[in-house]
Amino acid sequence: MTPSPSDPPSRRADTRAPAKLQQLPSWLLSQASAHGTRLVAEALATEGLRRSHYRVMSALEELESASQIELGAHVWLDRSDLHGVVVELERRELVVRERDPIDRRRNVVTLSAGGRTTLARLDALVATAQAQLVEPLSAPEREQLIALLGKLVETPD
Amino acid sequence: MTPSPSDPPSRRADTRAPAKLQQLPSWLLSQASAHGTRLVAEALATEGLRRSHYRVMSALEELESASQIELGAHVWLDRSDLHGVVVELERRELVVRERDPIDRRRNVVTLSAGGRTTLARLDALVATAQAQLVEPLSAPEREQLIALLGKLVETPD
DNA sequence: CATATCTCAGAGAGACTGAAATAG
DNA sequence: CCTATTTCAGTCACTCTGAGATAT
Repeated sequence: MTPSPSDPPSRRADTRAPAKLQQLPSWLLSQASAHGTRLVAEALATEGLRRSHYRVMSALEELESASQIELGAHVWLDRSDLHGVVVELERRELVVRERDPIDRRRNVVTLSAGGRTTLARLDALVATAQAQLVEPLSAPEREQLIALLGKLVETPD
Repeated sequence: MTPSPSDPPSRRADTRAPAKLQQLPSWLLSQASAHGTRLVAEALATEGLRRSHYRVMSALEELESASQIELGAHVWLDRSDLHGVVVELERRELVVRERDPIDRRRNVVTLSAGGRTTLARLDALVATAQAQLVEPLSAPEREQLIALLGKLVETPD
């Protein structure tokens, strides 16, 4: 009756969730998303970073450089939270932040050399987490899932 | 360049997320889950309740009655958070909470009559939110998605 | 004495808001 | 004067931990 004390933190209950909930897309998405979030967070924690750090660094890899507002739009981070993330990344010297000489309201953020090599390690960690996440699915099922989720998330306009 | 001020809170950025992230199951799940969570939360807010209230009431509908620990296991809520939820539901007279006469450590929680009628309204609200969520998918795609997510979430043992 | 259930206080990440400071 | 960007302070829902109180 009692959850064994050796269970990994939280995940999984002994008892089945209400049948009604088990059929709700929103409930299933929450469960699956929470699982994925946990796997990725644990993987990134081995480098002492969080998911928002990875998101921002990935965006910078693609954009070369960007203002904080642009970054926030790319990775769906609030301006306020993005500020904290960028400050932390700067403190670890993973990114460089400078005033834009043309428009001095903006901070131009760029990956540092160390940031690039760190990002490569993070990519590997995240890839492993993804593999664990989709492990119960066959290869074609994985593609199906990605396609279906893509449709759900697509900007409708 | 600026998100129009009439946008619904948060959702949706002007710019495309990094291509790398767009292919990650964990990222897609997070986005889709956040969307679903928002839709359901907004729906339930019209009754002044949150998702955890709905989860617990749904579990009680299926279980008839349960101790708080049993409830927590069913809906994956921490003992501590479940406590708060049950206290709030009791305050609104949606559930009844009594000491178990057989084992007086336990609180036996039961849906009240008012709780049942409220739950019926919540079910309708949640169903509408689900419909909005999966609206971009065809009927067979919706079933596929539910099946795939079910596999991902299944207890592996 | 040991264990189970509930309760309480609080930490930590994530999402969000409002307002000030600075620059265009 | 009005707007854009960054920064700061703080709220809120959610997840989780540790410790105490009460009952078995």
